Amino acid sequence: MIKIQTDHFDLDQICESGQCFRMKKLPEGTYEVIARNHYLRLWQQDGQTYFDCSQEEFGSFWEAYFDLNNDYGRYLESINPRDTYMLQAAHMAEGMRILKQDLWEMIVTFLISQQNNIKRIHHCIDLICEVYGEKCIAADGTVYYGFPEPEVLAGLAEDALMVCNLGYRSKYVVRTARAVVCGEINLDRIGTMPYRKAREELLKCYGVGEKVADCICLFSLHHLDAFPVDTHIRQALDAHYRRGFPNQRYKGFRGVMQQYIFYYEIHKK
DNA sequence: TATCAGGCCCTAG
DNA sequence: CTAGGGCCTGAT
Repeated sequence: MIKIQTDHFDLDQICESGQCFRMKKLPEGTYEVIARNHYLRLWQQDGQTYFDCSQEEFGSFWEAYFDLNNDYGRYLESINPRDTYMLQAAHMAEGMRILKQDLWEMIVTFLISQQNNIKRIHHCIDLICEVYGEKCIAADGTVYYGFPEPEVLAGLAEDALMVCNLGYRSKYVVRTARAVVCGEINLDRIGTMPYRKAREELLKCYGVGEKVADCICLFSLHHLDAFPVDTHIRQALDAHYRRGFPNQRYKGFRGVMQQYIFYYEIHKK
């Protein structure tokens, strides 16, 4: 068991940010996260975060996954004091972090996310893992399912994933899986590319457009300057940044600001 | 019943 | 290159 104290780290906000669909809040108030072949339970109490794993597991995986060595205070402090909208958004989402998730998982996840709602995306991911992922058992006995490998999905018929409720996105996932398996798309190489180059490469995948490519860059490759523009962000930009978003001020971490705005837009009342 | 949800593809002009 | 129709499915 690991216990740490970190500023700007709120599990509930991260869980509800829509960047990760394999993190769930359990009835007891603890959180469950599945990433690659790792399973974790964690919770927060009195400003402390408790990770139910070894020091080795924490240091070699989860610390980086949650971006815990990054200081998010500097992002919050960079906000223009006169930008009341951003201040308000960041205030509501001040515990946000940009996770470092698996590239393949993010490609599939955000292919599924298009023209879709969060609840259904969760359901789709659950189904695709249960049907095509590897069944695993955590140290505490919990049964969970890994994320299906490209090889598995590449062998399916293009419409096979419609049974997992993907709808017309089924063929996007299957064709992209095939492109990965045959080497047309090289995930390892994309992982070494700078933002612009990686984005360009991801756009070659059938079903990946600019918004989806930016989500993949931000949530798996940790290119913090990626700035996915979806309908919510579009509306916020139209309403509050008619003269243009201050790209220069937030250069290098525009994606963090995007997450503050997005979280605020879907949670404000 | 129509519209829309964290878009993208494809075809016309 | 820009505009617009079509697309699975469930919620409102």
